[in-house]
Amino acid sequence: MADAVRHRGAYSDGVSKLLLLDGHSLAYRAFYALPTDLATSAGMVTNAVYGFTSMLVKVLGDHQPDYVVVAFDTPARTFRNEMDADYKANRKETPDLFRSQLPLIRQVLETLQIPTVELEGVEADDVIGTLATRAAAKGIDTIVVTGDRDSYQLVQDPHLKVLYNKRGVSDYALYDEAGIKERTGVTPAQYPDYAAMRGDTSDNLPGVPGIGEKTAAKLINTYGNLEGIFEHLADLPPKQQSNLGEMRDRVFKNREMTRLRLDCDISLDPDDLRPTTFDREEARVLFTQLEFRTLYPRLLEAVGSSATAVVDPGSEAVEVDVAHIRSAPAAVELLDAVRSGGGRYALEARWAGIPGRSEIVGLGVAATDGVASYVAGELLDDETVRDALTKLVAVDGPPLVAHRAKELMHGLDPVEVWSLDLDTVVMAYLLDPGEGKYILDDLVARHLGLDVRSPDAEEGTLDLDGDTTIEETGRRAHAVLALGLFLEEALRARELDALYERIERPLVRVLEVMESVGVRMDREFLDEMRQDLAQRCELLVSKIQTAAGEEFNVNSTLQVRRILFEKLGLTPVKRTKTGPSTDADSLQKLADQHPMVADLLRYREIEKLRNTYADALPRLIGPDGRIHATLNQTATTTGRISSESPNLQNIPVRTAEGREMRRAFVANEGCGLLSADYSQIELRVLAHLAEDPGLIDAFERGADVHTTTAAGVFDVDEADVDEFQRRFAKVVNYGLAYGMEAYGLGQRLDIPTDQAREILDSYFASFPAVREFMDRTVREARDRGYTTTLFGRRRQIAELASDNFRIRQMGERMAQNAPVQGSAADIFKLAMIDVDRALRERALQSRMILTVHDELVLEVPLAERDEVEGLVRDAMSAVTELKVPLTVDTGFGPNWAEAK
DNA sequence: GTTATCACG
DNA sequence: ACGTACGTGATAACA
Repeated sequence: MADAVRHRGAYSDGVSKLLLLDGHSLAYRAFYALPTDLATSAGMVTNAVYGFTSMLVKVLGDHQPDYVVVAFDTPARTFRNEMDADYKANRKETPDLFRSQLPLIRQVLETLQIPTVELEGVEADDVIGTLATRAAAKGIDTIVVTGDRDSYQLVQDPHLKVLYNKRGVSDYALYDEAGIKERTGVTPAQYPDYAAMRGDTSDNLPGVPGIGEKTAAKLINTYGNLEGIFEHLADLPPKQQSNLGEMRDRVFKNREMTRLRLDCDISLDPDDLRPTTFDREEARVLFTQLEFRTLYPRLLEAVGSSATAVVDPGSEAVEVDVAHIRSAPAAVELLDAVRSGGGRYALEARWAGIPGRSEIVGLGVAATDGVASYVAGELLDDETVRDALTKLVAVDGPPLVAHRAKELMHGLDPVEVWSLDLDTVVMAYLLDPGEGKYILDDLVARHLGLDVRSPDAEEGTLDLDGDTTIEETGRRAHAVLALGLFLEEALRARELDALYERIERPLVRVLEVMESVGVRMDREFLDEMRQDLAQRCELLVSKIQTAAGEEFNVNSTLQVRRILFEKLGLTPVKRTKTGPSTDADSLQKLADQHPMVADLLRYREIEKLRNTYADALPRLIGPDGRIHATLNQTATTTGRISSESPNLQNIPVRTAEGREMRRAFVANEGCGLLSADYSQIELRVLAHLAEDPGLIDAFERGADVHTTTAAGVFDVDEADVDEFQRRFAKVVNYGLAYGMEAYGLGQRLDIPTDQAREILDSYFASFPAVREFMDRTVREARDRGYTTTLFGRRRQIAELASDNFRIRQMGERMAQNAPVQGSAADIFKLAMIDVDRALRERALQSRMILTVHDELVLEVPLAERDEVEGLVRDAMSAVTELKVPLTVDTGFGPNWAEAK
């Protein structure tokens, strides 16, 4: 048999330290010590993972080992199971909730680059016993970390200790030989004999009645071992005599089961046990997904995070002297110096004013040489300073680093920023689009271990002109620069750098311009509409209340529920968590039970139009008569852009009545609105990704894809597809990219689930590559933890590891949807960039003003109409080469309603 | 702050 | 037995 650990230099000096963890037993301890309501917000129970990881971090920090290994049991029947049929029978079934957490524990270890070991048919404690004994014999300081008392017997070498984890993380004891003796009253070598009598409830080993820890220890100490005790059975009190006599076989069997095998056939190269450096960002993402908020900083601390090194190796770069620049000449000097320096620099603005209309009151400037300065905001109005700034951020200026560059660009307006290199908020988004918030302070603390806040600056009590905030802004600029460099590396490591450089970075400027251009609104039209809607609402409310026989708040689902289901006695069709549902879908089905329901539906529709659009939009019109929505580049998990204040991506269009709202979105005098949208882009992306010959052929032929699908599904010629079949196929086509199931399809088509299932089966039989693609996508997402798009955009999906069937299924649907929706978003963003470039190159006046996922709206001077229409069409369809053509539909009109 | 609803792709 | 199509943002009600 090979040596457990081959002799290496590092081992011979006797100061090396090895940690051996029993993964299964520690996790098991944690599982029972911590409440199972320790779970992610998605409901994934993580108590064992948390307890284990927490313990791991603690021992890593406390003992700073040179080598670490975590041993696991194999799922197969083990030595002891076979020895004792009762063992298995008596043992409580391992709870699902526990078992489901084991893969997550392995994921944690994999991410932290901590080696694991398992041996087919051998229990983890035997593997650990073997490795520990051999390592200690070579003079390596070895600590066995476990929740299994059987390991006490191992402590027979001065180099070997056991860290026994009793319950929670903090409740543990480190035992050497003397410690074991003190704790149990017997030596480690005697432990199996002692435990055989005492029994072990956690291992389901029955002890001898009437013999507990104290008596067992006394007997062992008197007679040395089990054999000695049974030889002198006659000397014992009658009760013990009879009990021991009856249990004799059991006791010896117990001892065999407690004894650890120290001769496992295992060979490890110590170099493989050396913890290698792990990817901080990957660890951070994992810990975030598991929602281990406090654990990540503790991990960094435990492994000795050298955060300052990123800022400026070898110096205490966190402490930045911030020069406060108050004069124009000094500001010009600074800006010119940064420009001629040519290296990367960061700008971080300090803002003041009401949200949405805030202005830059100061600018932190940090360069790679470790200098940070603060330029007082009023200097930015000085012509010489503005000129210097303009030159600094010009196309040929040095690379700019900023956090939330789009906002900075707005703040610096009319100075045009053309030299954006790194926008840390966008970079952080690409690393983990599911995170949602990308606050500078958090990112810097997490990645660099720095605190950018002033120690004495309490929230809300900021002294706006005081030295602390000035210093803080300088420090923040410095942190942004360091963060940019860090994230650049992180993006590269995940092959997200091309996506960033080709798509997301250029998009920042494009979106910024779109926001400031805005959309012109027809205020009078909106006003008329508002009055009309208000009147109709009022009418409907009184009609509904009359029918109900009482006055109630029609907007309250609670009250509507009471009226409908209690007072009028309608039968609920669907329910929410809190009671019967009153959503439009349910109301539709209730309509024939009472005439009032139709009015309620009608009211809901009108009321929605009124308060979400007609009432809200006028308030957002600026002094320039235009609405300037915020286009958020970091809001969605799939890569789409979102729009807020207002959301211009959900302006009604599906009903004739709602569509009227779009007449309020108008073009400037002498202009029209050009709308260009990708035809069925997601379906085309799906055809491309799945490489389905049938779908690809349909798109290449320019066939109606829904008709083709219907022909496949219903096994008829395309020419014979009827209206219904086409409609069904269309619903299937759209549902596909969402991972729709038979039930959902049935609901939407209002047909029985069985029939819907037949349609789906038939679909997948006709387009088998689609099913294969979906399966492959889910599989890959499960293996890797994330999905990818055509351009490498990632989306982490933690739900796939959930033990909750429902959540896991949701994860699967997300995994199926993300590459499709995300790739379409990639393509669309690229199109925006190309359209923007083409407009600039030809010095056209036309401007993009809206983006609605697959539709682009431009405000176009009438004289440019033909040129721009062609240009947009070409740019959009030529943006990338897929296995199917990208088709673009365009329309032109005086307002959005007529441009479609 | 959360829930239900509903507008869009 | 349970839930059932992805991704957004805005609103009103309710806690």
